Amino acid sequence: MGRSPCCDKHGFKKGPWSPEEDMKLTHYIQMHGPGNWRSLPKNAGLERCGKSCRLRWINYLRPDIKRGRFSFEEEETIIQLHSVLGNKWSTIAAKLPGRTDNEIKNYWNTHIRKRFLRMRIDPVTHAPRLDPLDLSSSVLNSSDLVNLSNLLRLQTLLKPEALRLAANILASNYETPQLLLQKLHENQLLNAQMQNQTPTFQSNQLGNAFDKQILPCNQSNLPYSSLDQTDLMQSVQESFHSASEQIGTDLLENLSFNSVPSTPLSSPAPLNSASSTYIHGSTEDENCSDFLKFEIPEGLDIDDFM
DNA sequence: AAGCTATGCAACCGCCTCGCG
DNA sequence: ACGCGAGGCGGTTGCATAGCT
Repeated sequence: MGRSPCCDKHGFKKGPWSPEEDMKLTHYIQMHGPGNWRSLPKNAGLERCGKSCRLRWINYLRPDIKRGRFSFEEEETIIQLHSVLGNKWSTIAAKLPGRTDNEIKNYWNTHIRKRFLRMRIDPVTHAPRLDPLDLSSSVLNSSDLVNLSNLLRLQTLLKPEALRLAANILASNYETPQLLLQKLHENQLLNAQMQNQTPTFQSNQLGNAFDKQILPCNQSNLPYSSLDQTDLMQSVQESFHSASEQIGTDLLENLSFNSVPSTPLSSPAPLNSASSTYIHGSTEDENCSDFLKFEIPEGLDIDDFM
């Protein structure tokens, strides 16, 4: 830190600008130009800090400001530039005459970003977002829907790298559990190599648990609705407990469960009146905002899984 | 009509960069 | 090379308003 704010906060007015203040600032800049922002407020007779004046001028009072809704073309430009530049709002604004970085940033956050999320597009990478355990996701086929316990097993590996791996696996449409398992193990070996550690699982260990709990479900090939929900939920709980033992409770302790409003399913709902629940892996990696989602059948509570 | 919630956006905050002495 | 200050940037906050119950 060390630096004090550019303006001594004491004595400066804050909050919305009044029409009188706008007039003073506009008049002064029209007469003298912006010049030194720090000395400007004093010269213009304003009780504002220089930064505040600068922002007000640049974002609102400048004569070449274009106001009103963004056109389709402008929006396209923002999206394209953002895919290349990221959150470089000022650079993006430079390509859109009359628009300010603040305005573009606000428009992005309140409109485009939300739309992207609705469309399951990652607003950071602009790539289709894969929620690995989202049962309504189009990457999951009907047999995946049957394999809730399979999916929940992956869910128990809620390390950031596991989340990414799960997304990758589903994205690559691995057809068999064996391949999926192999990929998991490969990833473990890779991570272990990188961290100079032994892998957490031996592939046969994981395989045994996998075979026991998942394959019977795979092989059943029954439509989900015909499965006994109680048995299924028991299997889910077993998955959690089994993974807890193998991974260590510290991992699971890092998880938090947050209920969110249910969203319409794009494919036929596998469960009756399900409510969506996101599971967040609590991590220090700020870039890892991965989340997983699965459906809790009516009559069951998320606490049943804790 | 009142209260609550969601949304949009102006404005602020803190940090970074750059230029100057 | 270093320190300082102004300008600039991106993230966040908070208020006004709209919409809903």
